[in-house]
Amino acid sequence: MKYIEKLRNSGLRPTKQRLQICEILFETKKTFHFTINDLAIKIKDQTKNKISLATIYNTVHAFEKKGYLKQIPINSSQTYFDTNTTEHHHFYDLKEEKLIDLENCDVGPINIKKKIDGKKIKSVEVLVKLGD
Amino acid sequence: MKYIEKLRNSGLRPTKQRLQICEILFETKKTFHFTINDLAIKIKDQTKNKISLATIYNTVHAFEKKGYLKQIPINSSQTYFDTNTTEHHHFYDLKEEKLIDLENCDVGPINIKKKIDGKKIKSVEVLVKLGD
DNA sequence: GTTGTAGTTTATAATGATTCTAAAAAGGTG
DNA sequence: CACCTTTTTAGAATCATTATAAACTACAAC
Repeated sequence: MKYIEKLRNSGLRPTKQRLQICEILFETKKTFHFTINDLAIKIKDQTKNKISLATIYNTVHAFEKKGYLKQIPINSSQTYFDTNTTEHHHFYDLKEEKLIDLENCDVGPINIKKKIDGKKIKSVEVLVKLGD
Repeated sequence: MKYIEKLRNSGLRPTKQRLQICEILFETKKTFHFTINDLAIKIKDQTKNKISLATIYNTVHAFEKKGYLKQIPINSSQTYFDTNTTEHHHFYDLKEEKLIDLENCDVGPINIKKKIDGKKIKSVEVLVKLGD
């Protein structure tokens, strides 16, 4: 199974629970945004198998560390993750508290002119807040 | 005092505690980043007067709502605020967990091509993560 | 100034996301 | 199968933030 490789790459053994998490995260080509709580609910609904929060946190964080998931920088009480790990940006609808993808072509190229000695740019993320 | 106006504009009566908070936040032209906890410590050190956390949270949030402070979108357990409310962007040093200002001229103009019906862009914020 | 009331401050409790823990369960190797 | 390590899990612990309710204060009306 294709998920086993992802898990091993992330330093995780392929267990039943982790494979179920993979199925929800990576089954579809369509990427999406989620919080740990969203994911826990989805798992409970789709698999009838409750997976404990600790396991979900562990697995998601391992994927994030390996680059299979990305955190979305946003001020919210919960952490948002994105299954789309390509460089892209987001609208955040302040009223509905919803994230919307901005494809890379929706934003002109971003040119960071300042450099910090000894440091490399690891990511450039744009958050566009929307009001009415 | 110049702070009284800021407080009244934010819908707050000028009290001793709030004026002390203003003095720390707005005394200097040099802007800075802080968390609520940073601010609480600064207050205790500089004024010898402990102000309760609830008051600090209330005051900071009122200023943020009015636009005298800005939240910095970043994934961290604490919320970061900025006394620089002009449109500008940030480096975030992942190892040292420190924010560094990027002046507007350090980043080329950002052109958001996508539009969402009925929504207005309220802010555009860029976070550049730095690693070694 | 005194008084009244609505707004404030405060310590403390409550909340909620996340992390930790330790015991039970499962993976993987010989 | 037997062993040892990793994993899962429920529940406890942590920590930032928010709510509460009682004591206090600003300030307007008198």
